Amino acid sequence: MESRTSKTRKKILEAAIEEFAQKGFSATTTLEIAQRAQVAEVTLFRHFPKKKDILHFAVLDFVDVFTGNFAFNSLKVIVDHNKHKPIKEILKLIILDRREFLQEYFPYIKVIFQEMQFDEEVRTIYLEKIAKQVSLLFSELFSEIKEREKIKNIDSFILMRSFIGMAFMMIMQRYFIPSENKFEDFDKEIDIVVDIFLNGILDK
Amino acid sequence: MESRTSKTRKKILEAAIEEFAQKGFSATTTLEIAQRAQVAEVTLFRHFPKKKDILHFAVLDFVDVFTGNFAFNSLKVIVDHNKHKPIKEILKLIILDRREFLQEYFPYIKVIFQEMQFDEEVRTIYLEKIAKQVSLLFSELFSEIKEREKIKNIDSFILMRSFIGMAFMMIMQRYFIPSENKFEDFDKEIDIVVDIFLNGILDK
Amino acid sequence: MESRTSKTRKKILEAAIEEFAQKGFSATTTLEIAQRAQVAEVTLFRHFPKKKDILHFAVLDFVDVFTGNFAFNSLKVIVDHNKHKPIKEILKLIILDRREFLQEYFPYIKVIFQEMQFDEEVRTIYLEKIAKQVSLLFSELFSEIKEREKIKNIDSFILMRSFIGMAFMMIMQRYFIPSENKFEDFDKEIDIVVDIFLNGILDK
Amino acid sequence: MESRTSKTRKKILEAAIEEFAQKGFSATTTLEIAQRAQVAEVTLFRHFPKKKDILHFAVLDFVDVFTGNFAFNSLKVIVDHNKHKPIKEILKLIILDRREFLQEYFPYIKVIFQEMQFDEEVRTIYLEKIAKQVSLLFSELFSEIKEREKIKNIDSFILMRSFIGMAFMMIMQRYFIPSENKFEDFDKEIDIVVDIFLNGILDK
DNA sequence: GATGAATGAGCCTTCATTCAT
DNA sequence: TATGAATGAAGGCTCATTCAT
Repeated sequence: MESRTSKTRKKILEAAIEEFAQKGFSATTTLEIAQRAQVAEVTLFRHFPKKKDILHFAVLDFVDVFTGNFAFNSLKVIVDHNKHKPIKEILKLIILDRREFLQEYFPYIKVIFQEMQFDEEVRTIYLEKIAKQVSLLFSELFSEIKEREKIKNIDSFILMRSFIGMAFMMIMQRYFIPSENKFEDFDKEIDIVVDIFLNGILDK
Repeated sequence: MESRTSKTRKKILEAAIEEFAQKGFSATTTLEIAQRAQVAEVTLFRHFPKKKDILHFAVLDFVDVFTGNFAFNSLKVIVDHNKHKPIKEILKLIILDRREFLQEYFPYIKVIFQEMQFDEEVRTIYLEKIAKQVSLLFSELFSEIKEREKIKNIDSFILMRSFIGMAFMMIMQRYFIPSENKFEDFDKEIDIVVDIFLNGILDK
Repeated sequence: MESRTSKTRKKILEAAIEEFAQKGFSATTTLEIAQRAQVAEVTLFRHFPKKKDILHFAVLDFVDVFTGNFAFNSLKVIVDHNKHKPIKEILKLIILDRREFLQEYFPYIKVIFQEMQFDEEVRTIYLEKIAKQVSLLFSELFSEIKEREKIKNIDSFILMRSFIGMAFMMIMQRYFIPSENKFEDFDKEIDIVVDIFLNGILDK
Repeated sequence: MESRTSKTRKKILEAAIEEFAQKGFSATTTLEIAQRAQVAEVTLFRHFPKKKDILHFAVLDFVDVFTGNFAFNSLKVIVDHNKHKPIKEILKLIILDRREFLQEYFPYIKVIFQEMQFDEEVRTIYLEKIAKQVSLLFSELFSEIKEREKIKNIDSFILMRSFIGMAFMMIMQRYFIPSENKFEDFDKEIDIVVDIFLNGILDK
């Protein structure tokens, strides 16, 4: 395996992720990856002895990006930089921020969710390097929020899961079934979802 | 293709879904399916000329079950049978009911969500035979609810998506990462989630 | 793996041994074997999942022949059937008999001696199924001889090894370097070799 | 091709012979040779454009050693230096001498016997540079012997072949199947074999 | 002289599928 | 209806070899 900064290596990894996202790991051939990366098929194997290695290293590279991105642009930073704004605004900013990230790294994320179902190593990486970190950041977020607003005494994990559930569903639906979008205005839709999260659907 | 009621056919379909759920469509071999179904490999091809046919007919068979189940035991029925109970209870019943269904047909659902990303036909079946129906039923549900309780004027689709987002995430997490369960009591957890949906997280 | 009597299986095994004898196991491709056997390359793998299996089963099949041949036409039988003849004649008959066998199964023998150097399993088969048996038979042979003629008190193993050494060298040389043959008459050459073995080279 | 005395060249050749002896020419990869020689794989190809060249030059280098060794320490020399000793002793000395040589250059000899079966050039080198010389030397040896002792009028080639047959078998067996050694004392075993060669096995 | 990177050719092997019974 | 046997196409991977430095 060559240095982790090799240009060819990067080309292969990027090509691979595109293909995996499109057809799934198993249905993607090494030839297809090579062709998209514009290298000979063998060259793949110089860099990654096994096809699976390509998947693992792509995921690992994403983890690096993810960690860097989250560290720098973490939820906490968003909260800190917007202390004066109401919670509603902060949650909205978070959704917008994450949605941008999601869009940029969509293929990686798609592949991770796909393949973690079948591949032990991807699953482990996801759980230990991604899920854990997200969980932690959301815990911090809700701690911040609790200091400023009175919120019900609900377990942080459930809070996070519920918020992510709604937000993620919204983003995914916009991505996969754009036809169903009644609101062209994403902004307004976020407002609604955040309001449900904060105040519920009942009209009092 | 043999009659849709053949016993062998059913064995094959069931075996296939198990394998697909475990390893993905592409990574599953016809031999593995045949072995699990305890028939010769060729027999598969008597019933389903192409491997893809197995997937499609399995999904289609599930759609039949799904339609029957939903028709009989639909959200509407739940609502009708529980008119006297508070909304909170009704939503809870829905989650419990759907969770049971999810557990019983988990492999089918997993496979559909997996393969709809890669297979046009599965995607079409999902959107037209499943998503549409679910959407409709939830619309009816929220109409019912609106007649009894005052709820904010939110688009039905967003309501549904938010509810499903939270509920689905809860069920999935319990399924995939049971280790994270702080609440052994699923009942209590549902109560919390339904409360968030109805009243939000803010403590007034 | 199909039944050990399949016709295709036999064709493959025979083709393989020819190729292995000609080029060595490692330098022989499965395609070459398939072509010589006049079957599709994949068919090989239906019968023998791994290329190595072809080698092992070919050797094993030879062992069966060898055992059968030796059991029926054993040295002992030769001795018994020729009790009246002088030892000289008997040893000669043995060489002629073994030479015929060697000629018929030359590719098998060549492959076994070749590959036992690299392959643990071939080596084991050779040592346990062939060498051991040969050793036993020669022991019996020399016991028979000792009953009839006075021979020096030499360890049976050394006797055998020396006899085989001389006889084998003769046969092999005739096979590999026929150009060196000064005696076209194999019969006479055998007489000489047997005489050396019995009486030595010194002229008294 | 670099000079025949280059240090790298020698390292490669020695590594190659070890590998060839262990796994056979065909089953040995250039990478394995390079790794054992502790050079980069490409470096091999600087010195030997084709993999086969490595084999041929290794064999050729051995021929040089062999020629030198035989010229200096030839059978004739042994005979000359031991004129006073009985033939029995001389033959014994020869076996001991050759056995030592065999042990030192075992990998080379193994590879030559292996690959001469498949490779025209190795075969030619063997026949013309080695076998011929051995043949010649043994002719001389038996001429010497004939001058001193009366031996039967047997063709020199057969004499040599029989002697080598017995001696070689003994050495090889000790090498390959040491477990069968009833005599720990190699000296005594040689005595027996030489005696068979000279006087035969019959007890008169 | 030595090497890191890349590759064409081809190998063993797998897989979905067909044929013949 | 079911199956044992055979196969074309292709897949992952290896190997000797070349290119560029």
